[in-house]
Amino acid sequence: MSTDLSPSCAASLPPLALIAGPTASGKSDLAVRTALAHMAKGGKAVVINADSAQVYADLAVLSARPTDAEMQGVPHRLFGAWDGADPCSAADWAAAARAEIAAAHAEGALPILVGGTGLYIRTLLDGIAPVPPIEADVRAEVRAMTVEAAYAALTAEDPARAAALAPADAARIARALEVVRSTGRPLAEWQAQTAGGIGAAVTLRPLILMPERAWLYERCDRRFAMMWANGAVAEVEALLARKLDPALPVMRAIGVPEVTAFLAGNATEAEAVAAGSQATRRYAKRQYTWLRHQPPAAWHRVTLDNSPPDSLVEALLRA
RNA sequence: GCCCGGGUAGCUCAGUUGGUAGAGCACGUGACUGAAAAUCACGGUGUCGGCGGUUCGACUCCGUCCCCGGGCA
Repeated sequence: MSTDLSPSCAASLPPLALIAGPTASGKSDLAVRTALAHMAKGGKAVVINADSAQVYADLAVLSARPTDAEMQGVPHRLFGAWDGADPCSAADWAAAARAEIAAAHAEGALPILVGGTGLYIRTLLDGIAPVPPIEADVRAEVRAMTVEAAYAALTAEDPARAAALAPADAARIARALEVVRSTGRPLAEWQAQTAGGIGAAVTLRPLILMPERAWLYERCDRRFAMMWANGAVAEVEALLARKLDPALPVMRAIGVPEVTAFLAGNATEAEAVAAGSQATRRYAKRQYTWLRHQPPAAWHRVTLDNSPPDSLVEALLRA
């Protein structure tokens, strides 16, 4: 980050506004309002997505991607930029975001990062271990294993990492195993360094929205019901017609499994809506935990009992 | 009105010689380095319907009242 820089030096670094918060907290709308306020004063601005589901073109409704009307003419980047067949990793996203931020700076525009995927934002600012791409056959082999088998294999091939993980932590076990098998070096060696972070090269203006829990949960419920009424079922039908690998991120986004169960006759509409709402609330809870503890303590956290007020726009634009 | 059955955690319920209670789901807290809307770890949160009584001690036994479901009128 830019915390150790002198004021004169920090002022010379290009700005990067960041709006983070749990799902349904109103951050996309706040980003647009911030951009419009900046543009009203003669500046340029571009909103850049930092949400791991909104990157997929297939998920316009279920990811609550801003509509053209909601964008109000403000340029938006990395929304629906990935095809559902192409998984977007944290590093993939960070590389794309880096390019978009550089492009914005090149034309004198203020980049406004908005999203709720903490790992993406961390990867962009702090960088990530420079692990080379995993060989395709290694990845396929590892992901085909049961957790038990993968954990046993990891215990043999990278005992230190295995000891640090819960035996049921399928995602991390698979990652550690594919890394050691594909690169010949344990994950810890790679993680001793990070690469690609731009945190020290920008003047960050971070804002974390922390809405009151009951208010947000109410919005989560209302939002999922609205998605259902506004085409979520048709969206999932189209997605299923593509017959993609069910393990792909796009197939696991909140709402996709729930609507799929409804279409398969395994759930009534009421049950599917209830399950989707609940999954949304649980996700929001995990985001609260991340946002409370993972970002630097110096980042501005605001507790809200309502939609984000205009005073936050001013806070984001204050140099 | 009478007769049954039932009131225990947010929900569905378990709880035999009377010793202040426990399961599932829900929910909460936390972790987080390339699938992160992922993955995982931990946690019982309770005037056992109210008020009296018996008892050293009552979710448990007795009385009474209230509420819910079913039946008979």
